[in-house]
Amino acid sequence: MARELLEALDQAGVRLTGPRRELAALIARRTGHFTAADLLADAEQRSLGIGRATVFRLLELLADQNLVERVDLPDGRHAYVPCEPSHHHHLVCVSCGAISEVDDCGIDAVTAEAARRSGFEIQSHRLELFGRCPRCQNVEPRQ
Amino acid sequence: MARELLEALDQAGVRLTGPRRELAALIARRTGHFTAADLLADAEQRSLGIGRATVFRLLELLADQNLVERVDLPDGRHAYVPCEPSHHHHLVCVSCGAISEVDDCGIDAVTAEAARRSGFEIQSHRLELFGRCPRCQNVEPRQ
DNA sequence: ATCAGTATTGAGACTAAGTCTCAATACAAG
DNA sequence: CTTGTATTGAGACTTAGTCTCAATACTGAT
Ligand SMILES: [Zn+2]
Ligand SMILES: [Zn+2]
Ligand SMILES: [Zn+2]
Ligand SMILES: [Zn+2]
Repeated sequence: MARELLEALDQAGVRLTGPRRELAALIARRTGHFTAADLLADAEQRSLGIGRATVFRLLELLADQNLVERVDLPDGRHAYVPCEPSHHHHLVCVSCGAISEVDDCGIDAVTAEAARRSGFEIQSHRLELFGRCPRCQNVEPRQ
Repeated sequence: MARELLEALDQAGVRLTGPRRELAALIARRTGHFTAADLLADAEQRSLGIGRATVFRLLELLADQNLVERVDLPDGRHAYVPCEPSHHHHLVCVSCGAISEVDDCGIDAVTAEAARRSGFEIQSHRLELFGRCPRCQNVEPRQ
Protein backbone atom coordinates (compact mmCIF):
# COMPACT_ATOMS: atom_id res chain seq x y z
CA MET A 1 0.00 0.00 0.00
CA ALA A 2 2.95 2.26 0.60
CA ARG A 3 3.88 1.35 -2.95
CA GLU A 4 0.62 2.74 -4.25
CA LEU A 5 1.01 6.02 -2.43
CA LEU A 6 4.50 6.46 -3.82
CA GLU A 7 3.47 5.61 -7.34
CA ALA A 8 0.67 8.12 -7.21
CA LEU A 9 3.04 10.77 -5.89
CA ASP A 10 5.44 9.94 -8.69
CA GLN A 11 2.65 10.39 -11.21
CA ALA A 12 1.92 13.76 -9.70
CA GLY A 13 5.47 14.80 -10.50
CA VAL A 14 6.86 15.19 -7.00
CA ARG A 15 10.19 13.79 -5.95
CA LEU A 16 10.34 10.43 -4.23
CA THR A 17 12.54 11.37 -1.33
CA GLY A 18 13.67 9.37 1.68
CA PRO A 19 11.37 11.06 4.16
CA ARG A 20 8.40 10.59 1.85
CA ARG A 21 9.13 6.89 1.44
CA GLU A 22 9.45 6.43 5.16
CA LEU A 23 6.27 8.30 5.92
CA ALA A 24 4.38 6.37 3.24
CA ALA A 25 5.48 3.15 4.95
CA LEU A 26 4.32 4.44 8.32
CA ILE A 27 0.95 5.41 6.90
CA ALA A 28 0.61 2.03 5.25
CA ARG A 29 1.05 0.17 8.50
CA ARG A 30 -1.54 2.29 10.29
CA THR A 31 -5.05 0.97 10.69
CA GLY A 32 -8.00 3.30 10.78
CA HIS A 33 -7.72 7.03 11.10
CA PHE A 34 -4.69 8.88 12.39
CA THR A 35 -3.76 12.45 13.14
CA ALA A 36 -0.72 14.40 12.03
CA ALA A 37 0.51 14.07 15.60
CA ASP A 38 0.14 10.28 15.43
CA LEU A 39 2.26 10.11 12.32
CA LEU A 40 4.82 12.45 13.76
CA ALA A 41 5.01 10.30 16.87
CA ASP A 42 5.54 7.19 14.73
CA ALA A 43 8.43 8.87 13.00
CA GLU A 44 9.97 10.13 16.21
CA GLN A 45 9.65 6.76 17.88
CA ARG A 46 11.77 5.29 15.10
CA SER A 47 14.23 8.15 15.27
CA LEU A 48 13.83 8.90 11.60
CA GLY A 49 14.75 12.51 12.14
CA ILE A 50 11.78 13.72 10.13
CA GLY A 51 10.69 17.26 10.89
CA ARG A 52 7.21 18.33 11.87
CA ALA A 53 6.83 20.50 8.79
CA THR A 54 7.62 17.56 6.52
CA VAL A 55 4.82 15.52 8.01
CA PHE A 56 2.27 18.29 7.51
CA ARG A 57 3.57 18.93 4.01
CA LEU A 58 3.21 15.31 2.97
CA LEU A 59 -0.28 15.03 4.39
CA GLU A 60 -1.30 18.09 2.45
CA LEU A 61 0.17 16.60 -0.71
CA LEU A 62 -1.64 13.32 -0.19
CA ALA A 63 -4.90 15.11 0.54
CA ASP A 64 -4.54 17.19 -2.63
CA GLN A 65 -4.06 13.93 -4.50
CA ASN A 66 -7.08 12.37 -2.79
CA LEU A 67 -4.87 9.60 -1.45
CA VAL A 68 -5.91 10.41 2.07
CA GLU A 69 -9.00 12.21 3.21
CA ARG A 70 -9.33 14.65 6.02
CA VAL A 71 -11.86 13.59 8.59
CA ASP A 72 -13.07 15.82 11.39
CA LEU A 73 -13.64 13.68 14.44
CA PRO A 74 -16.61 14.37 16.72
CA ASP A 75 -14.25 15.75 19.36
CA GLY A 76 -12.91 18.32 16.91
CA ARG A 77 -9.60 16.70 16.09
CA HIS A 78 -8.39 16.60 12.51
CA ALA A 79 -7.59 13.13 11.30
CA TYR A 80 -6.68 11.43 8.06
CA VAL A 81 -7.85 8.25 6.43
CA PRO A 82 -6.18 6.34 3.59
CA CYS A 83 -8.74 6.45 0.85
CA GLU A 84 -9.70 5.21 -2.57
CA PRO A 85 -9.56 8.37 -4.69
CA SER A 86 -13.08 7.80 -5.96
CA HIS A 87 -14.75 7.52 -2.59
CA HIS A 88 -15.35 10.44 -0.32
CA HIS A 89 -17.37 9.21 2.62
CA HIS A 90 -16.41 7.19 5.62
CA LEU A 91 -17.85 5.31 8.52
CA VAL A 92 -15.61 5.83 11.50
CA CYS A 93 -15.60 3.60 14.56
CA VAL A 94 -15.42 5.87 17.59
CA SER A 95 -14.03 3.03 19.72
CA CYS A 96 -11.17 1.63 17.67
CA GLY A 97 -10.91 4.04 14.76
CA ALA A 98 -11.70 1.42 12.13
CA ILE A 99 -12.86 2.81 8.83
CA SER A 100 -15.41 1.56 6.35
CA GLU A 101 -16.00 3.22 3.02
CA VAL A 102 -19.49 4.36 2.20
CA ASP A 103 -20.85 4.12 -1.31
CA ASP A 104 -22.49 7.17 -2.79
CA CYS A 105 -25.85 5.52 -2.46
CA GLY A 106 -28.27 8.39 -2.59
CA ILE A 107 -26.03 11.18 -1.40
CA ASP A 108 -25.83 12.85 -4.74
CA ALA A 109 -29.61 12.92 -4.98
CA VAL A 110 -29.78 14.57 -1.58
CA THR A 111 -27.27 17.24 -2.51
CA ALA A 112 -28.98 17.88 -5.82
CA GLU A 113 -32.30 18.33 -4.07
CA ALA A 114 -30.76 20.66 -1.51
CA ALA A 115 -29.22 22.72 -4.30
CA ARG A 116 -32.54 22.97 -6.09
CA ARG A 117 -34.41 24.13 -3.02
CA SER A 118 -31.84 26.59 -1.75
CA GLY A 119 -30.52 28.02 -4.98
CA PHE A 120 -26.98 27.30 -3.80
CA GLU A 121 -24.40 26.14 -6.29
CA ILE A 122 -22.87 23.22 -4.46
CA GLN A 123 -19.14 22.76 -4.87
CA SER A 124 -18.32 20.06 -2.39
CA HIS A 125 -19.70 18.18 0.53
CA ARG A 126 -18.51 16.27 3.47
CA LEU A 127 -20.31 13.31 4.98
CA GLU A 128 -18.99 11.49 7.99
CA LEU A 129 -20.77 8.74 9.86
CA PHE A 130 -19.68 7.88 13.38
CA GLY A 131 -20.53 4.74 15.30
CA ARG A 132 -19.14 1.42 16.42
CA CYS A 133 -17.82 -1.29 14.16
CA PRO A 134 -19.12 -4.88 14.42
CA ARG A 135 -16.07 -6.01 16.35
CA CYS A 136 -16.40 -3.30 18.98
CA GLN A 137 -20.10 -4.01 19.33
CA ASN A 138 -19.25 -7.57 20.28
CA VAL A 139 -16.59 -6.61 22.76
CA GLU A 140 -18.92 -4.35 24.72
CA PRO A 141 -22.48 -4.87 23.52
CA ARG A 142 -24.90 -1.99 24.13
CA GLN A 143 -23.22 1.34 24.79
CA MET B 1 -32.73 35.94 18.76
CA ALA B 2 -30.39 36.65 21.63
CA ARG B 3 -33.51 36.35 23.75
CA GLU B 4 -34.09 32.80 22.56
CA LEU B 5 -30.54 31.76 23.33
CA LEU B 6 -30.79 33.16 26.84
CA GLU B 7 -34.15 31.55 27.50
CA ALA B 8 -32.82 28.20 26.42
CA LEU B 9 -29.79 28.61 28.66
CA ASP B 10 -32.09 29.52 31.51
CA GLN B 11 -34.11 26.37 30.89
CA ALA B 12 -30.90 24.39 31.02
CA GLY B 13 -30.34 25.71 34.52
CA VAL B 14 -27.25 27.80 33.97
CA ARG B 15 -26.89 31.31 35.31
CA LEU B 16 -27.74 34.25 33.11
CA THR B 17 -24.66 36.33 33.68
CA GLY B 18 -23.53 39.58 32.15
CA PRO B 19 -20.88 38.06 29.88
CA ARG B 20 -23.35 35.47 28.65
CA ARG B 21 -25.94 38.10 27.79
CA GLU B 22 -23.38 40.15 25.96
CA LEU B 23 -22.04 37.21 24.00
CA ALA B 24 -25.57 36.10 23.11
CA ALA B 25 -26.21 39.56 21.69
CA LEU B 26 -22.99 39.40 19.67
CA ILE B 27 -23.92 35.99 18.30
CA ALA B 28 -27.39 37.23 17.42
CA ARG B 29 -26.08 40.03 15.28
CA ARG B 30 -23.71 37.76 13.36
CA THR B 31 -24.75 36.47 9.98
CA GLY B 32 -23.59 33.11 8.76
CA HIS B 33 -20.92 31.05 10.43
CA PHE B 34 -18.34 32.39 12.82
CA THR B 35 -15.34 31.06 14.67
CA ALA B 36 -14.51 31.35 18.34
CA ALA B 37 -11.85 33.84 17.30
CA ASP B 38 -14.47 35.94 15.48
CA LEU B 39 -16.63 36.14 18.56
CA LEU B 40 -13.67 36.92 20.75
CA ALA B 41 -12.68 39.71 18.36
CA ASP B 42 -16.22 41.12 18.51
CA ALA B 43 -16.02 41.22 22.26
CA GLU B 44 -12.58 42.78 22.32
CA GLN B 45 -13.56 45.39 19.77
CA ARG B 46 -16.27 46.55 22.13
CA SER B 47 -13.97 46.42 25.12
CA LEU B 48 -16.32 44.16 27.02
CA GLY B 49 -13.45 42.68 28.97
CA ILE B 50 -14.62 39.14 28.31
CA GLY B 51 -11.92 36.53 28.64
CA ARG B 52 -10.98 33.96 26.02
CA ALA B 53 -11.97 31.07 28.24
CA THR B 54 -15.46 32.50 28.71
CA VAL B 55 -16.04 32.57 24.97
CA PHE B 56 -14.98 28.96 24.55
CA ARG B 57 -17.02 27.93 27.57
CA LEU B 58 -20.20 29.55 26.26
CA LEU B 59 -19.79 28.06 22.81
CA GLU B 60 -19.43 24.64 24.36
CA LEU B 61 -22.57 25.21 26.41
CA LEU B 62 -24.54 26.33 23.38
CA ALA B 63 -23.31 23.38 21.35
CA ASP B 64 -24.31 20.97 24.11
CA GLN B 65 -27.74 22.54 24.01
CA ASN B 66 -27.88 22.30 20.22
CA LEU B 67 -28.34 26.05 20.00
CA VAL B 68 -25.31 26.32 17.78
CA GLU B 69 -23.73 23.64 15.66
CA ARG B 70 -20.07 23.07 15.05
CA VAL B 71 -19.17 23.16 11.40
CA ASP B 72 -15.81 22.14 10.04
CA LEU B 73 -14.95 24.41 7.17
CA PRO B 74 -13.18 23.01 4.09
CA ASP B 75 -9.99 24.77 5.12
CA GLY B 76 -9.99 22.97 8.46
CA ARG B 77 -11.20 25.79 10.67
CA HIS B 78 -13.80 25.14 13.30
CA ALA B 79 -16.84 27.36 13.04
CA TYR B 80 -20.25 27.66 14.64
CA VAL B 81 -23.68 28.26 13.20
CA PRO B 82 -26.82 29.37 15.03
CA CYS B 83 -29.15 26.46 14.56
CA GLU B 84 -32.66 25.18 15.00
CA PRO B 85 -32.21 22.38 17.52
CA SER B 86 -34.02 19.90 15.30
CA HIS B 87 -31.90 20.41 12.20
CA HIS B 88 -28.38 19.12 11.87
CA HIS B 89 -27.20 19.85 8.36
CA HIS B 90 -26.10 23.02 6.71
CA LEU B 91 -25.32 24.53 3.38
CA VAL B 92 -22.42 26.90 3.80
CA CYS B 93 -21.52 29.62 1.33
CA VAL B 94 -17.76 29.60 0.93
CA SER B 95 -17.76 33.20 -0.29
CA CYS B 96 -19.81 35.07 2.29
CA GLY B 97 -20.46 32.45 4.96
CA ALA B 98 -24.23 32.51 4.55
CA ILE B 99 -26.01 29.47 5.90
CA SER B 100 -29.03 27.58 4.70
CA GLU B 101 -30.58 24.72 6.62
CA VAL B 102 -30.93 21.41 4.87
CA ASP B 103 -33.92 19.20 5.48
CA ASP B 104 -33.30 15.59 6.28
CA CYS B 105 -34.54 14.69 2.85
CA GLY B 106 -33.14 11.20 2.32
CA ILE B 107 -30.11 11.40 4.57
CA ASP B 108 -31.52 9.06 7.11
CA ALA B 109 -32.17 6.47 4.43
CA VAL B 110 -28.55 6.75 3.33
CA THR B 111 -27.22 6.24 6.82
CA ALA B 112 -29.55 3.33 7.45
CA GLU B 113 -28.40 1.66 4.26
CA ALA B 114 -24.75 2.25 5.15
CA ALA B 115 -25.34 0.72 8.59
CA ARG B 116 -26.98 -2.32 7.08
CA ARG B 117 -24.18 -2.96 4.61
CA SER B 118 -21.29 -2.35 6.98
CA GLY B 119 -22.65 -3.79 10.20
CA PHE B 120 -21.74 -0.57 11.98
CA GLU B 121 -24.01 0.76 14.68
CA ILE B 122 -24.26 4.41 13.68
CA GLN B 123 -24.36 6.90 16.52
CA SER B 124 -24.10 10.22 14.75
CA HIS B 125 -23.29 11.75 11.45
CA ARG B 126 -22.15 15.00 10.04
CA LEU B 127 -23.17 16.35 6.67
CA GLU B 128 -21.91 19.65 5.40
CA LEU B 129 -22.50 21.04 1.95
CA PHE B 130 -20.26 23.79 0.65
CA GLY B 131 -20.91 26.08 -2.28
CA ARG B 132 -22.03 29.57 -3.20
CA CYS B 133 -25.27 31.17 -2.24
CA PRO B 134 -27.54 32.76 -4.86
CA ARG B 135 -26.37 36.26 -4.00
CA CYS B 136 -22.69 35.41 -4.40
CA GLN B 137 -23.41 33.67 -7.68
CA ASN B 138 -24.87 36.89 -9.03
CA VAL B 139 -22.02 39.05 -7.85
CA GLU B 140 -19.44 36.95 -9.66
CA PRO B 141 -21.16 34.49 -11.94
CA ARG B 142 -19.17 31.41 -12.87
CA GLN B 143 -16.33 30.70 -10.45
C1' DA C 1 -33.25 44.20 50.84
C1' DT C 2 -29.74 41.12 52.71
C1' DC C 3 -27.21 37.14 52.83
C1' DA C 4 -24.77 32.84 51.96
C1' DG C 5 -23.40 29.41 48.92
C1' DT C 6 -21.89 28.30 44.63
C1' DA C 7 -21.44 28.89 39.64
C1' DT C 8 -18.96 31.78 36.85
C1' DT C 9 -15.46 34.95 35.73
C1' DG C 10 -10.83 36.99 33.69
C1' DA C 11 -5.95 36.72 33.80
C1' DG C 12 -2.53 34.50 32.32
C1' DA C 13 0.29 30.30 32.20
C1' DC C 14 0.31 26.47 29.52
C1' DT C 15 -0.18 22.84 25.77
C1' DA C 16 -1.10 21.50 21.23
C1' DA C 17 -1.68 22.42 16.38
C1' DG C 18 0.05 24.28 12.44
C1' DT C 19 2.86 27.66 9.55
C1' DC C 20 6.96 29.93 7.95
C1' DT C 21 11.83 30.96 6.90
C1' DC C 22 16.14 29.72 5.50
C1' DA C 23 20.45 27.59 4.87
C1' DA C 24 21.78 22.84 3.95
C1' DT C 25 20.77 18.62 1.38
C1' DA C 26 19.30 15.22 -1.87
C1' DC C 27 16.92 14.14 -5.87
C1' DA C 28 16.62 13.50 -10.98
C1' DA C 29 17.72 14.53 -15.39
C1' DG C 30 21.25 15.21 -18.60
C1' DC D 1 29.35 13.21 -12.49
C1' DT D 2 27.34 17.72 -12.40
C1' DT D 3 23.99 20.95 -11.98
C1' DG D 4 19.52 23.14 -10.98
C1' DT D 5 15.87 22.89 -8.17
C1' DA D 6 12.58 20.67 -5.03
C1' DT D 7 12.76 19.26 -0.56
C1' DT D 8 14.50 19.03 3.97
C1' DG D 9 14.92 19.83 9.35
C1' DA D 10 15.48 23.14 12.86
C1' DG D 11 13.37 26.10 15.30
C1' DA D 12 10.99 30.53 15.74
C1' DC D 13 6.50 31.81 15.46
C1' DT D 14 1.33 32.05 15.37
C1' DT D 15 -3.20 30.29 16.53
C1' DA D 16 -6.32 27.43 18.94
C1' DG D 17 -7.81 25.75 22.99
C1' DT D 18 -7.34 24.24 28.03
C1' DC D 19 -6.49 24.82 32.89
C1' DT D 20 -5.95 26.92 37.48
C1' DC D 21 -7.20 29.95 40.84
C1' DA D 22 -8.47 33.80 43.45
C1' DA D 23 -12.02 37.29 42.87
C1' DT D 24 -16.75 38.23 41.56
C1' DA D 25 -21.64 38.01 40.65
C1' DC D 26 -25.82 35.23 40.33
C1' DT D 27 -29.77 33.05 42.66
C1' DG D 28 -32.74 31.44 45.90
C1' DA D 29 -33.81 31.68 50.71
C1' DT D 30 -34.62 34.63 54.42
ZN1 LIG E 1 -18.90 12.35 -2.16
ZN1 LIG F 1 -14.28 -0.55 16.33
ZN1 LIG G 1 -28.93 14.84 10.93
ZN1 LIG H 1 -22.65 33.86 -0.30
